[in-house]
Amino acid sequence: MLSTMALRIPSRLLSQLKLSRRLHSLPAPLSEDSDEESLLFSSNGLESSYIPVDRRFYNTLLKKCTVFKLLTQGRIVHGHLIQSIFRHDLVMYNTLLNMYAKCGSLEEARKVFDKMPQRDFVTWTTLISGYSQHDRPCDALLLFNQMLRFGFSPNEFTLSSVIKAAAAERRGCCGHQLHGFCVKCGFDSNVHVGSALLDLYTRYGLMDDAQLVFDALESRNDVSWNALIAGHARRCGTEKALEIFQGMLREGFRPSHFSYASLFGACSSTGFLEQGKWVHAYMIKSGEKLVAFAGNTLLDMYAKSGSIHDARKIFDRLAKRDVVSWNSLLTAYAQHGFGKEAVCWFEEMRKGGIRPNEISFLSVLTACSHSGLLDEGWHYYELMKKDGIVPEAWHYVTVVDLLGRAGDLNRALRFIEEMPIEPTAAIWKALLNACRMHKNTELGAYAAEHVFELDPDDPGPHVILYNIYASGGRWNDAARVRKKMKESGVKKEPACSWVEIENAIHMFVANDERHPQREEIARKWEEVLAKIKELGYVPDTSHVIVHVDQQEREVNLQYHSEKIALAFALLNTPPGSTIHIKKNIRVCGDCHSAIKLASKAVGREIIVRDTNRFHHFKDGACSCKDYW
DNA sequence: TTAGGGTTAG
Repeated sequence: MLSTMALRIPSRLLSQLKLSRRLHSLPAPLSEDSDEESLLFSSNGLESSYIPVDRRFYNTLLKKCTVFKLLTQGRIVHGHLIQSIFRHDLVMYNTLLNMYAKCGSLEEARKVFDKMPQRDFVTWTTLISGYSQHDRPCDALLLFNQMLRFGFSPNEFTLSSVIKAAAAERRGCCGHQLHGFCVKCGFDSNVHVGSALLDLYTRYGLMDDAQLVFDALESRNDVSWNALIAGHARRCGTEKALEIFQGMLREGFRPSHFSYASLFGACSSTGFLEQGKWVHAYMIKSGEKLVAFAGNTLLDMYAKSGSIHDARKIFDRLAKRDVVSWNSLLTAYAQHGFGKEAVCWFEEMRKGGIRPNEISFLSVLTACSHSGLLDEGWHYYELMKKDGIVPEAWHYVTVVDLLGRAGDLNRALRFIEEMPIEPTAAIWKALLNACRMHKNTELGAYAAEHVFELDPDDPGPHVILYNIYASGGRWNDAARVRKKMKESGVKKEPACSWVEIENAIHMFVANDERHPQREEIARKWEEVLAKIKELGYVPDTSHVIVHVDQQEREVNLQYHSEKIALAFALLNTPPGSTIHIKKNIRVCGDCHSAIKLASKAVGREIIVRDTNRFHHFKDGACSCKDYW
């Protein structure tokens, strides 16, 4: 039965519907699985005695169902509609079609579309936009082709939906064709069409074309500005995105959550923390409420920039949280190695009635793995399955990592062999990494063979295998790995580290000799080196992947990019302040030992972010407990 | 009656 609570339909309309049913002997409400024929049959020849109500009545009901996504109630209205005198009304049927399309019931929408005795361009556009908005871009494009073949002319509504579908279907090559088509139809400078078009161009890196479309718009609105900001943000063009943001402000447009979410995301992925903080300050000043979408990205920005405390503050201040907010917090704790906190918050989340999804479980599993919480991790793996979430490859990677960290390499191997999916390269990489940590050469070589087969172009596993052999003194085998790398053309990604000081990013590569402060930096590192040697530092030369003698290996090690970055930061930041260093690849074992002792020697907290996680070095220890 | 832009993992 219809219920005011569930429907959220105005009570006036509801009583009208009830009254009309009573007065005109309409059939009882229809079940969810009734199709059009059975609905018609159930009317039992009553149409003749049926006196129609105002057409605005149906229209308003359908619109309400569309806005509030009330599919069940929409079906009931459909059941009544097909018995009314409006059952051949094209506009009414377009509205009905739109209701199904917007509620995401594309199969029912298609059924209505197929049975419509007549269609106009709005009919076609409605279904195209339904497909486009519900992740069925291919169907949207197919239907658009059919629409043209049937001789219907698209309008600006059709074109913006089709362009969105083309962008999602990764048909970047269609961009210029579609643009040409829009010019031909005269819609290229329409703000909706143009925004979709410039978004499509940015997704394929055609930033100049996107800018041309933007410049040619007959009018601009917040969506067109946001599309351009988001485009540059996605391409790591943080400075450009910020410049456009300032242009948006200059022209008097008010930024929305879309603008902020893009900017925080960009600042986070490119390490522009100071600029991100500036945007955050602007957001606060303009009185914008901190809600989930932009807030989640802001939380992520602080977490990825190394400040777990600020991330937590954002979570606490969120006016409204969704599952992504919780996942972002869990991920932050996981990446920073705060496993117990992640476990606590995961339980809080469940207590609060938020149902964890596959990413929540991935985060808590990662947190357990990074903190060595084997039993807890296994418990959550079992719980995930009990909750009806089918583990995917990335969950298996984390479980292998979890078992590997605990040193149970045979159990990790058994787990891989018994998995219901074909092991991926990432799964074997997790085992390989565990073998490196626990110095299991034979199993490491076995895992590496699988990785080389599945992902031959990744230099990482070659380097790890090299390190496994080198640390065991098996230099001939290590040389064989190096030779294989050379023959297959696999190159170790050049390592670089960077630090952000006073709004500027300073980047360093190994043996950096171009920096204006290079002599000071070298002297500083020598000073630190002497101190950490007193604390017991012994260079671990197995991390040097070149064929040179022991002495030269030791020299090479001292000029790894993270050590140069640390010396630079020590010279250019106030005494006692926390140092943040970022690195494009995994931090090497020797640098890890050196920085650990350096944190004690210089009395600083040093936070290093590598590709895997954060390392919080303090008082001679690291939050990763030497496993990463 | 129909349209365009944003988030968490790897």
